[in-house]
Amino acid sequence: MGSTRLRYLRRVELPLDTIQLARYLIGKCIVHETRAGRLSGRIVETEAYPIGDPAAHSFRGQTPRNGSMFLARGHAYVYFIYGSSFMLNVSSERRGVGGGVLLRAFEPRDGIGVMERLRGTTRLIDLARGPGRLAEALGVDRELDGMDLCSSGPLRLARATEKGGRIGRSVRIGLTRAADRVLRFYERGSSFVSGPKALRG
DNA sequence: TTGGCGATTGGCT
DNA sequence: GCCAATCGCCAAT
Repeated sequence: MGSTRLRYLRRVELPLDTIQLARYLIGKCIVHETRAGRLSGRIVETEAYPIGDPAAHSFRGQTPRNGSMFLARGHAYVYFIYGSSFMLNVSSERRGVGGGVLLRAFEPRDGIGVMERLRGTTRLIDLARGPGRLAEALGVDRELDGMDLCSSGPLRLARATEKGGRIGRSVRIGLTRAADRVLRFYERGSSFVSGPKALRG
């Protein structure tokens, strides 16, 4: 479990395109090495916020908040929203260009006991089903904003050991702008995916 | 300096 | 399924 040797993803392995990266990350693992041990999960749902997308925080240019979206692909962009939740994204373009992939749900792997404590529930299905829950279960907050996920830091991306299921595609969840764009990816049939039933099959 | 609003969640009906 | 809570950001004042 927590001692498993992981095959971390290198930056050159990440597709240099937001939408391709969003699809590529389905079935990969996100790993956080914490003082309490290794927390990890297999990503089953993502959303792309590509170049020129009016719904992307990077759309109106770089600001103090969204600076991490302009780092080379494979860096963490963490922000706080609705006064309650942190969101974990992976920057997705070349340095100086804004883009990101929101991690919306994962299937818990390592450190489930710690995740249960961080989330305040023992319901496995609810540990990381939804972007705010995912960040909370992983112990991710603003301190990790800007971290390189492709270097020897505490937060990394890794290859999963088993083969994933088929990948579905849908509109993104919770948006008002560009709400018709089909930029959400998920593992079909997974009960760890968030959103209404119609967007999980 | 201010106010409208958001890539959500949890609790209640 | 619906809705309030909550607060940082930023465009406009």
